[in-house]
Formats: sequence, C-alpha cells, structure tokens
Amino acid sequence: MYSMTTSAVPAPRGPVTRKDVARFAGVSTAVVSYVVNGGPKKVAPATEAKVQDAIRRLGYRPNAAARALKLGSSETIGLVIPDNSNSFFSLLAHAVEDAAAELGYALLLTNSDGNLAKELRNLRNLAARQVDGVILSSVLMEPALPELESAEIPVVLLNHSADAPGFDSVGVDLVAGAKTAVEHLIGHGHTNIALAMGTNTGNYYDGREEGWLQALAAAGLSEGPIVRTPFTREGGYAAGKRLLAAASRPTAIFATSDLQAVGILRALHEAGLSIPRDIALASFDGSAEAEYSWPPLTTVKQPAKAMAEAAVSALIGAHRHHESEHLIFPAELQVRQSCGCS
Amino acid sequence: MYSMTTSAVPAPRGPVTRKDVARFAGVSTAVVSYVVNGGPKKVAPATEAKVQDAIRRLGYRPNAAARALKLGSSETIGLVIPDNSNSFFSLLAHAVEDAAAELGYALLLTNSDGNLAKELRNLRNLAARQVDGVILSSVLMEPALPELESAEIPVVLLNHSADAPGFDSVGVDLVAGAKTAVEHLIGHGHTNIALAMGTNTGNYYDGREEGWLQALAAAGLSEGPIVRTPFTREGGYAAGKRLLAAASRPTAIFATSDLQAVGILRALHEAGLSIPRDIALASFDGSAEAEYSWPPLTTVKQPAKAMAEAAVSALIGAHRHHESEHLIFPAELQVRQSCGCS
DNA sequence: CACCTGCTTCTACTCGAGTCAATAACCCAG
DNA sequence: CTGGGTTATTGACTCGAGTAGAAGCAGGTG
Repeated sequence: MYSMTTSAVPAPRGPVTRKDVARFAGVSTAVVSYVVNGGPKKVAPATEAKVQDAIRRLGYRPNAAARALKLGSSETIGLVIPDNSNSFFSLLAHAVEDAAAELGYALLLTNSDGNLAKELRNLRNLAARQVDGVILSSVLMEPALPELESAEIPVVLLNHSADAPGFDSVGVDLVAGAKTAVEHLIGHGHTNIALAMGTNTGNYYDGREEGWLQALAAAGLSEGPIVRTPFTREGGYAAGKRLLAAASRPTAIFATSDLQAVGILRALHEAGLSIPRDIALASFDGSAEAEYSWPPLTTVKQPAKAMAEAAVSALIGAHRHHESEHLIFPAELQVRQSCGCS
Repeated sequence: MYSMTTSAVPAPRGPVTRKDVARFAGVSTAVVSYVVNGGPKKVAPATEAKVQDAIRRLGYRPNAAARALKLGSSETIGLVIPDNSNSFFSLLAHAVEDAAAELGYALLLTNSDGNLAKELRNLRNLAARQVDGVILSSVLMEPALPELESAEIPVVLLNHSADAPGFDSVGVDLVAGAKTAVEHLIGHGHTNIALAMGTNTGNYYDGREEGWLQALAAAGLSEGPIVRTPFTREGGYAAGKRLLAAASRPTAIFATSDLQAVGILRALHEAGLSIPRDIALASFDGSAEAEYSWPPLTTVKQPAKAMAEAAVSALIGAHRHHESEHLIFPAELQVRQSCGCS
C-alpha cells in the first residue's frame, strides 16, 4: 500500500494564497473569502471552523495588493510633512499614525525638507501608489495645489490656517494664539516685545505676525523689532543673536515656533543673560522639547492629537462632501517659566 | 457637416487605465506597458511618442496595486520604531525615508510605543500589506522574532547591537561609545561617575553599561551609582532627582540617551546647580536636541544616516545572501560643554 | 410525487498591469 | 518574385482576492 495522501500534504512553497487554503479545507475559494471578511454571504459554522483551521495551519495572509486592486482602496494614506525630525512635525506624524491605525489605515510617510520639487515628487509618488488620501503639511501651498486637483486624490491640508479654496484644511487659530502669548508677555510689564518670525517658502501671510501686532496695538504699544529666519533651532539662534545686537534691545521675544525659541535660548545663554529676568520668551507649538528646555518655555500649544484626528477623519470619513471644510482649532497658552511666571 | 469625431473624445471618467491610453493612442495595451517601463521589448519611436502623448493627455498613472500584485513587490518597506516623536528615532526615520526613497521605495511608518502587543500588531499588519521588507527598531526583541520568521519577510534589525541569530542587524558599538564618553569624563578629573541607564522592556544586556564599567575599571575607579529609568525626558528627570538625593552625590553623570540627559539637565537646573561646574554630564545618541540644550550636551553620536542607509541596503540590495550580517558602526564622541570642556 | 423555500456552496468573471508566444509588416539578397 | 531575417505589435494569460449569479441540497407542503 502506497502513501495514500488523499488530503494532499500542505507543503506551502512560496506565499500561501486563498486557493491553497480552499484546497486544504476542501472548499471553494469563495468561502475562504467569505470567512476572511465576514463576507457578503453566510457560511455554515462547521465550514467556517474548517477554513479557520486551514488558515491557521497554513499561515495564510490575504494579499493586500490583490485586495487593493479589487476594492480600489489600499487602506493607506500618505503624509507629506516638511521634516519628520522637527519635533512638532514628528509629534503630528505620530498622532496621524495613531489616528489612521485606529481606522485600519497605514501611513506612508514622506519628508519634503521644505523643498518644492521634493514635495511635488512625493505627492506624485503617493498618487501613483493609490493611497486613499493625502494629508499635506506643506511649506509652499499655491504651487502644489493644481498638481493635487489633477491627481483626483482626496487631500486634507494639515497645519494650514488660511482658507484654501477647494481643499479641506485643519489648522489652529494662529492670530488668537499668538495674541494670547504676546498679551501674556505684556501682562508681565514688557513694552518692547520682539517677534522672531518663521519664514515660509511660500509667502502667504502668517497669522502669528498679525496676532503679535494686534496684541501690541490693543495695549497701545509700538511695534518691536522683527527678525525673519527659518522655523528651526539654527534660525532661532541667528534671530537671537541679531536681536541682542539690535539698537533697542527688546525685553521680551515671541518666537513663532518652539524650535526657534530653543535657538534663541541658546543665544541668550551664550550672552550670559538670565531668562526671564533679562529677557523673557514665549513661543508657539507646544512640543515636548519646550517643556524640557531651560528655563521651560511658555508656549502656545497646538492640539496636535485633535488636529491629526480631525485631518484623518476628514480624509476617511467624509465621502466627498459638499463644500470644502476649514477646521480651525484653538491653541492654548501653556504657561511655564520663560515668560517670567513662577 | 456634423462633428466628425472619428477619434473618440477622451472623456476619462474615473481613473484612467492602461486600456484607455491604448485606445486613445491606437495601440495595444502591451505597448503602453513597454513604454511606461522601458519594457522588455522595444517600441518604435513614433509609436512611443503617440503613447507618451496619450499618457500626458489623459493624465494616466499606472495603478500601483495592480503592479504590486503582478510583480509581487510593492516597492514599499515598513519601519517599526518605538516612538517617532522621540528625537533620535525621528532622526532615524527621516534617514530611513531618504535612503528608501533614493531606491524608489516608499516608507510605511508605524510606532510601537514600547508596547509589545502593538509592535506585533504592526508587524503583522506590515506583513499583510506585502511590504518588501521591514526595518525593526524594537524594544523587545526576543518575543517578536518567531513572528517574523513565520511571516517570511526580510527583516533588518536597526539600532540593535547584540547579535540576533538569523537576522541582519545594524547597530553601534555601544560598549566602545559609552567607554569613550566615560573616559572623557574621567579625563576631566571626575572619580564619582553615575550611570543613568535606560531600561528596555526586553532585558537583554545593554553595552552602554558595560562600557561605563570598563572605563571605570580601567581607571581604577569604583562604580558610581546606577539609576534605571526609561529612555525619555521624564525618565531622565526622575533619574536626576534620585541621583541628587543619593548619599554620595556623583560629580559627573553618563546618561544612555540624550533625552534622559535633557531630563537630568532640568533636575540639575531646578536644584540650582551649575553645569558642568557642580555636575558634569555626557550622554548618548547625538540628536539635534543635544546640541541646543543648555549647556550643549557632550554626547556620543550615532551615525544615524549611515546606519539607516546600511539597513535599507541590507534589506533591498542584499538578495537573500548567505548568512545573517551584523553591522556595527563606531559612535563618535561629540564634545560640547556639558562635560566641562571649553 | 412535484414543487417551492431557504440555506450553503461553487463557478466564473473582474480589477489593472507585466510579459511571452505568436503574428504582422517590412527589407534586402538571391 | 521569393525566402530568410529583422523588427514592431498584438492577443491572451497571469498575479490573488471580491462577489454576483447559478447550482446543490435539504426539509416541508399541497
């Protein structure tokens, strides 16, 4: 008597497919699908058990590419940010990843490094990869938009506070946030408050400058010096040095990002100044780094988690709704010590 | 005379497929493929021009899902790290993204948050998504490995310095790096040097502890106090407080991560101590944050870019080579001021 | 016994692109 | 004018999974 292996030995060479499972369980491929996704048709309990067993035994994993092809959705979203190693964006990216994972979506991360060409390349690449949508935290804006329209991919602009016609966007109230911070500095008695403004590649107007102006105007103060540098530690450092060298040295500085504030802090320390006694400081973003600088930074905290969730659900949940939506979150002042408190 | 549109109007409703392009250009679908990927067969220049034109006119983008299905490769790699908002890992992630993009691969980012269950879930998810490989920067190690073997996916362990049989790995020389840093502190005359050790979920031995021990032993010094806390700012802060309260307060501290050092810095500042005069500090990682703390941290810099590139090319370039490879990069001491220099 | 109903399962087509074997078109030497 | 050899193009099959429509198989009725 020979080896009567009527039920063929598994021997799953290469990846296991639905067909292998079907053969092993003695059913058709359709049932396997039904079992795997609680499919559109019911399956008898006994059969289901057999299939589940086969799946486990063979270590079957449905092929996501095939699934994506058939369903027209990859259950993947793309994220384009300037720089994942910038602490604020890394926080945002983490929050987006969490929110996406919550809905069963994976995250394709790309960095544009503040480079327009790279940003467009990333966008094109994501479009070709059939992502179900893109969350774009752009440095440029205008030039990228037409590209997006043509790609017929849902896009949500994250960290974007100006209205972008035709696109959903999620941002914070830059004007109010900045205003609160500057008002707080004014409350400490400062009258010469500088602005360390971050520079965007695109030159759309940034609400933080407006907020600073409004707070000063409301208090009847004249404008302090403005320095424009990139949104980085290095940029802040340069800004700090320039402000120290200025004719009328300010007694307080409002920086448009925590990273810049950290750079300013360094410039101030190097000059042997005491913070907040000699110069007070407040900034914007609310990244973790701000909490652990010395002294801890008073900063306007962006609700990154909520914003990320809003962006993801606008992208996924919203099935091409009516008009484009512009969500603006309030930013809250997080008082610590760099401003003069405590 | 009526509208004699013999060549049908495009009117591409829904996504444009290869078939649409073929019809528009008056060729078969095969040629379109050949043109798109400089295919395995040549195409006459005139035909190619027609096809290129059609592609441009219709805005055709090849469907990545279909491509992935047919080719069995998604040109995507997965990255699993504990926390993308940890500055060292975000640096690493950025470097990995760059290296992958260079080779035409996209990056699927997942955070495990130091959570074993989440890490396994991410790994499974990536496997199901047909990524061509996974770069894993794990907190746990042992428990995850069997899972990976079964998933038949190429894996490279990044930021992992112990040999993992059966897996390629890329890491730094923790022992030598830590030793250099501690030796440097000893060079400044310190004899009571504490260790702020990061704790891993998995309890594999960390070379940084060994390096610290070796440096002390070589100098004939007795062991300083050890405090074990997580690899975070908060962990460092707690460690700093505990060390200050210790019976024999150390005059120098070696921290196993920049983040911990930042936390320690805060504890020291709060205690009104001067750094490095009262207590000197050196740490490990070489993240950007270390450069802008106050005082700037002397730290052992991990060559993140080189490591990321090595990991990616081990994953992509290496076509299932012979034995598993263990790359160990040297880490270089970056001298700044927290140690007592300058 | 014929027939309907309801439940389960199967067959077969589809998604979009890669690519081989076969065919068509052409050129030149004999 | 024909045969051999290029070169260009095409038809058709494939990858793995989702699912509509057909088919099988009870059990119950008239």
